[in-house]
Amino acid sequence: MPELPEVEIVVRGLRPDLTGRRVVSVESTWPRLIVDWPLEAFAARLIGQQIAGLRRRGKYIICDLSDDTLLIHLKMTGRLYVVAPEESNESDRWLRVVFGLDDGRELRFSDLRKFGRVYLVPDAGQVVGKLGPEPLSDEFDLEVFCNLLKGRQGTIKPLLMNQGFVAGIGNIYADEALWQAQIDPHRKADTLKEAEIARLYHAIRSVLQAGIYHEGASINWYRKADGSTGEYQEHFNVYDRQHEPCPRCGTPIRKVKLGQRGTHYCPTCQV
DNA sequence: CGGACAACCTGGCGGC
DNA sequence: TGCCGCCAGGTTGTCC
Repeated sequence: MPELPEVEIVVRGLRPDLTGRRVVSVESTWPRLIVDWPLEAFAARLIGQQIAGLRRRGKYIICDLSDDTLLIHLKMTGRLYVVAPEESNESDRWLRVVFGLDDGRELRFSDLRKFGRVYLVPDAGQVVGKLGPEPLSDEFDLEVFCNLLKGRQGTIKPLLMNQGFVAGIGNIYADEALWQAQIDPHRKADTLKEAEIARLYHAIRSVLQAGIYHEGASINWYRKADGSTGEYQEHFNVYDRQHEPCPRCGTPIRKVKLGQRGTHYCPTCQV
């Protein structure tokens, strides 16, 4: 589900509620989501630690604690929200982990498909160390992007979604970026010309920023930290718009399978 | 390095 | 209405 913009919005929404809080309890009805820890040991290690801050790296939510680091990946259907214990939420039906906080509220992790993951490690690098650059950071400039592409012979769309290449781009934003850059998703990375690489670089940053501006895309499962939906889905140009006219040239948008993923593009103006 | 595929899970939807 | 197959915003491991 959530790609970089959605995770960024969740982090921004949770930050005021979590910063400075201390974990006082941990419960889980599906402890398999917790990586490499039996539930009892996980809880024992976590309880008492204070949340110093909240940040994002790629699609990971990173909670810096007084001693360790807690990382959460929402995968396809994960949701994270803070509520009072007596308060019910539409997502509670798929509640998997509940973290009690010292202000009496709860951080709840719900996940219909149970793909989500929770990590507790001394150093965040153990989990996010192999991710590619943050596409919205200052370090990610056009030259860096050009160098990353050098020697890459794979198909451009799956490459964009490779988290070790660039962090945070998923299926929606890959399709939208390629549409904006007018590049056919089937193209091999090493056939892109200089002007096309520049267009793609700017398109990646532009669609991710637009996603954040519109507070994420809510197709089915994504919710902001307060439970409301984002609205970037109202601004899709190709994603989930098969058979509709391309906003640029009017040709019906085509949907194909590429790298095992549904891929939406305009067969006329993406070349 | 790259591509194909299975696994991990549940639920919604279209087709018959 | 009911059942079946397919699809879904992600990642990882295996095999070729």
